[in-house]
Amino acid sequence: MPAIDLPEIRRLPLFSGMRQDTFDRLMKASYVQNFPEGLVMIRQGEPADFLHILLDGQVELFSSWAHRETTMGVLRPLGTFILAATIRDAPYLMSARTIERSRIMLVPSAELRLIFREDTEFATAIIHELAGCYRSVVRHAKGLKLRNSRERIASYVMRQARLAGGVRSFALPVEKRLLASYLGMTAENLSRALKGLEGDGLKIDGARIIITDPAKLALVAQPNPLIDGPDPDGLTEGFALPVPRD
Amino acid sequence: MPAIDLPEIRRLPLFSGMRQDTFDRLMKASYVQNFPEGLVMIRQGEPADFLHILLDGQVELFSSWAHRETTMGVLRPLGTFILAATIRDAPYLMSARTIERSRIMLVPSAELRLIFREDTEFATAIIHELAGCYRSVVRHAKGLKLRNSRERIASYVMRQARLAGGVRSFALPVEKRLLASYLGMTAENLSRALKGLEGDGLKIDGARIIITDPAKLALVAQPNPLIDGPDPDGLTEGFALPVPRD
DNA sequence: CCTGACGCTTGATAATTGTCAACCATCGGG
DNA sequence: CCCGATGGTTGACAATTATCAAGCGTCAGG
Repeated sequence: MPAIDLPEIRRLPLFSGMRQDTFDRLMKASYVQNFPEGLVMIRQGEPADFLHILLDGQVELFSSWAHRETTMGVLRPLGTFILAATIRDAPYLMSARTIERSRIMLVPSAELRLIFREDTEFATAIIHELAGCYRSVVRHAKGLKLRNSRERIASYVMRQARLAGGVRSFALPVEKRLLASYLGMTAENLSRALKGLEGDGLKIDGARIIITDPAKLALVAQPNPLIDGPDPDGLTEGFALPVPRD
Repeated sequence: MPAIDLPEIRRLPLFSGMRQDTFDRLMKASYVQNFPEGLVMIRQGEPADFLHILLDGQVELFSSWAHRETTMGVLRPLGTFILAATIRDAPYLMSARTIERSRIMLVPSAELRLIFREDTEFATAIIHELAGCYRSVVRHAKGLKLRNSRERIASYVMRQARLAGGVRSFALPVEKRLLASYLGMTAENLSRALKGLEGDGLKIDGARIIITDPAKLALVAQPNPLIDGPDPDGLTEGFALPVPRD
């Protein structure tokens, strides 16, 4: 464990409350690895030997079946992933690949499960984090089942604008093809639907989204905190897509 | 708390490991309520004051948005629900209604969070249960995004046949309209698609499903443990649809 | 500067899925 | 027994979404 990262990791909601001795023990058992861009570092179905914490870079979580593939989410630092599989000592349900060069901390599952039983604060933090992940997947499923693609796009745009600080314009934080996959549609469909939303308060300029008429867009999106978040406590969103800059 | 239920509750994975004194305290703070059929007992968006444990009956979890509604799962005894909201002290993301007359135990969230910090075994059980719920929703989302309706139906049938003990025929445990909603399609679509699966190893006789040719059906369903389960430990499936009898 | 790769868009078309209305079967209550 | 309610099915049709192929723009490497 490079000592340089320790203070930052210590500040993570997951670790901030835990005892110093257990934190030290956990860190001593962990290590950091670098991954080049585009590397599949976790394959669904493999045993979950480590909890992963993304220190630098960007990681996509995806799933595949019958030669199809879908994006389940994208992580930015300092996101954790594969928490549930780690806890249950069960195989990963999702694969993970780096979208860019990434630095990732690996915490041994066995050690984590041990310390979990010793440090109540840590246990509380873990369960809180996991409950957040759970809620974020429920939201994802709700969006898929209750909204059509047009509505999913519109509400995605409004959500991102809110997360970026209530801005009227932002750059898409991921490639459009990836966004399409996350939203459960083809890239072609996304492209057309985005254009179709001009006239509903949206303007597209390459990767830049401009909300020209929030009220009009809201008529399509019908944003709802029980799907789009946030939770009242405003804490971890689990994994969705990264927050855009500007 | 009717003493009659205590032994059964005590045997639930969630409670079986916990200390006797904390168990007693938790039970003393809890109580049991009866609900008639068709009653919406939890509305999405409301604060989560109680963890619910279904003792008798059948409960549907559903979500709504913009006058649409979708079934997220169905619980049978002794299922627990609304665990994540309870833990985070956040609003319910799903609503719940009784499908039949039900008896439900209500455990105060505040008490639960307190005891959670005192009893490590209980904390471990809670997080294990929650991780199971998480994985079941991830599976649900994967099915929705990776499979079309025909494939979802076929794999649902194969999964149910497995859960019922590897049978070749079973009765649908819920109404078809509810099944359709759970699978993310209309009742009409389900009806037609089911008929369309005759010729792929399936036969329908009212609510009875007969698998005439498992191999042929498997070609459509392409069942996969990372979507259809089970987890290797074979433990709680979170909430999906109930297991059929026979 | 050219070139190929890549992401995105567009058009044409097909497949999938939903909507609306009608109809059928079943079942419990008057 | 009839009746109305309910869940399921069917048909006709429309909307949504995917597929396939082609083209465009950008950008890094030769």
